[in-house]
Amino acid sequence: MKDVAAAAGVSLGTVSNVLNRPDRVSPATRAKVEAVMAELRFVRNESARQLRAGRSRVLAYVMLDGSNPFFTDVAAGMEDAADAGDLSLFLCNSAHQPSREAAYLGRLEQQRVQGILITPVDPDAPLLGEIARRGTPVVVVDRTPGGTTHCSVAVDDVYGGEIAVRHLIEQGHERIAFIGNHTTVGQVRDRRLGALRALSAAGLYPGHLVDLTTTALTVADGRGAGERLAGLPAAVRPTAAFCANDLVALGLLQTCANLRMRVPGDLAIVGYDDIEFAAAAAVPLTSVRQPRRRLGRTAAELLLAETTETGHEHRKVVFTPELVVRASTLR
Amino acid sequence: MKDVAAAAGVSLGTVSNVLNRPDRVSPATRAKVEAVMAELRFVRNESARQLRAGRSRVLAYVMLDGSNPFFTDVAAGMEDAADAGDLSLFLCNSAHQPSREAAYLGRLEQQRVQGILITPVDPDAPLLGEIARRGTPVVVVDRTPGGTTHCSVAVDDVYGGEIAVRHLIEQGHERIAFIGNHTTVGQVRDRRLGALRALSAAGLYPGHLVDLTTTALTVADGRGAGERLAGLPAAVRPTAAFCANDLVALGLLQTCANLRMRVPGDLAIVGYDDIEFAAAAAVPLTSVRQPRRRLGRTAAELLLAETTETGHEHRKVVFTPELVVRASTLR
DNA sequence: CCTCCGGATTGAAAGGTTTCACAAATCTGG
DNA sequence: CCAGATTTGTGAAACCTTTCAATCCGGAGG
Repeated sequence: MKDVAAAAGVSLGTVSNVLNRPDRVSPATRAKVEAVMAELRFVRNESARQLRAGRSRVLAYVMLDGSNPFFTDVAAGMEDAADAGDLSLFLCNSAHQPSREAAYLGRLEQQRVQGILITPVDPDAPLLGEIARRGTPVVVVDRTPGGTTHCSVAVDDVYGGEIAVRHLIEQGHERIAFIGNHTTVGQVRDRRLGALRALSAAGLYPGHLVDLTTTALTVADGRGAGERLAGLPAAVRPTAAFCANDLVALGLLQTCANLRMRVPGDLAIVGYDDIEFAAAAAVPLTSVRQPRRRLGRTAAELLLAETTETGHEHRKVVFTPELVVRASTLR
Repeated sequence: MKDVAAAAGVSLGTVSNVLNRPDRVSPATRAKVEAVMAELRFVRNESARQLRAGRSRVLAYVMLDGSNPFFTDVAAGMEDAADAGDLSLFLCNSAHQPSREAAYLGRLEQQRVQGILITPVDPDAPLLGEIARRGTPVVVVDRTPGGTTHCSVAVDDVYGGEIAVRHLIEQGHERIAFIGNHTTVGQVRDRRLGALRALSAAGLYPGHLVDLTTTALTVADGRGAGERLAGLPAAVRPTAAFCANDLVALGLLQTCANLRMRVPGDLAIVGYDDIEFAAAAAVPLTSVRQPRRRLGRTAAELLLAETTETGHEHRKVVFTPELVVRASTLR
């Protein structure tokens, strides 16, 4: 900027004004300064700007699993909102690792980003509250934390589980497999809870839900669960499966194809998330659709609101999922 | 830092030393300073650090399509390398939009990131060269640009196309559809080139390659192409299809299922990328596998080399893809 | 012709860190 | 016990902006 000022024959302050409040500088000098900036290939130093101004023009989303299309769709929604507010969105992938998540959070806090969006490994980890308390706004996405130090946006997983299993019951199924890692992941626990609720509403015992627990929610996990399911004696083998996400459902579907089990004839399948591949599967998959893009957009908007509003009150937004019925459950 | 120094009864310089060269300060004072930092919840200001130090500890990858698993896998490889070098990787999604790409590049340059990894919309856009010339190292990923202002890492797309189609020819096919947007995307153009080369090597005319041009490379595009293909008169309808990526292949597969075309009986299908879903498809997909993770890791390593090496020479690394044969082409 | 006004421009301080030459303290060996 | 070497610690400059009170200037109003 000093060089630009010298070359344009104006003061440093004027160059800054051209950059930040172009209306406060006469058209003639502004043109002159802009010409010099172009000629000198001036690139503003964001660190210095930020140091002085105190805040940055960057939002960040720390996502749980960059290879899951669900999260990239959520991120796309955030980008919509960030674009509208002249901000950049940086994506970080914690890949389910608390250490990576913590490292990213540290970096982001040091960078003094305008705000952090995160789908955390553990929504009640104290670190999130500490960061919020120290002044970097935090919005939790796709989980509802207990505390009140930040906003959150989520989808009602209990309800999602409920409509999925209610649908299976309506299709005449009574013995239903639940495939997922409900002991480790909060969302999955909730979806299973909804499943149990649907059973009980239909007058069925909890024992009608057969747990096939997986370590994660990948296609490979689904394949493995399928093999275990096929190995069950016919008398106790479920006639339907509710999978904690679509990746698992796709894996399950693949095993069914290999083992010549017909879907939905021998096994009806419901997935979760309704990712693009769900409709494109061998047997199009019935799935619980979450408003992914909307989820992301709302989260980013909440974050922006927190930085602009005075007297901001933390809100917990919960969206309602919907069931998309396709061939995998229609007999 | 000033507060920490005061509370610990040392000078500012000492606090800085604790942070940056802990070995230059005695264990006793170091412990004291660290205790005070913890107590005061000191968070280092990265802007100030960067302003003074001149460089940041951040790499960025501007990816072409965040919702394509291929790119998230590439990003995972970069993360491996970044982790090893105590750097953070920020992901930016240009979503094929040149304006978004340019906006991100501008932001990143202003942030003085340590380096930029990018799969550009146009690998020969002058902007990339300008950025590199101004001092921010740039590595082009999955494309090979013409200029010599930066390194690049890519996979031999011509060869990939060649082995795909050679395989189809070996399976007895002579009339082969090529599905993709080869007029707009460089990689796709190369894959098609390889396809033509394989035909010619087998003594077949270029006319044996039937172009079904799409606007992008999504599942929906694949579905559309499938309908067009099915609509062709039997006399000219290809017996095999080479799809420019797996998403397209999955869409095509779905249309085949809907229209009761058997795969590979009525139509053999080869995809490209070998994403996880390829093996999990209704009919497991033959696909050309690219070393995605390796691609990303190598790109990041090249970038780090550029920032550390003296007298760095720009390199163009090209990996060789391999064909993974599955049911979709085996009769 | 003077005063006052408003818009345009200026100059200097401030923001939080790193770096480096230098001072102080401690140790080593004779 | 001393010179010299080594280990620790210090202080101020520098990094590049933004901000804001102060100054400048031309013109309107009296």
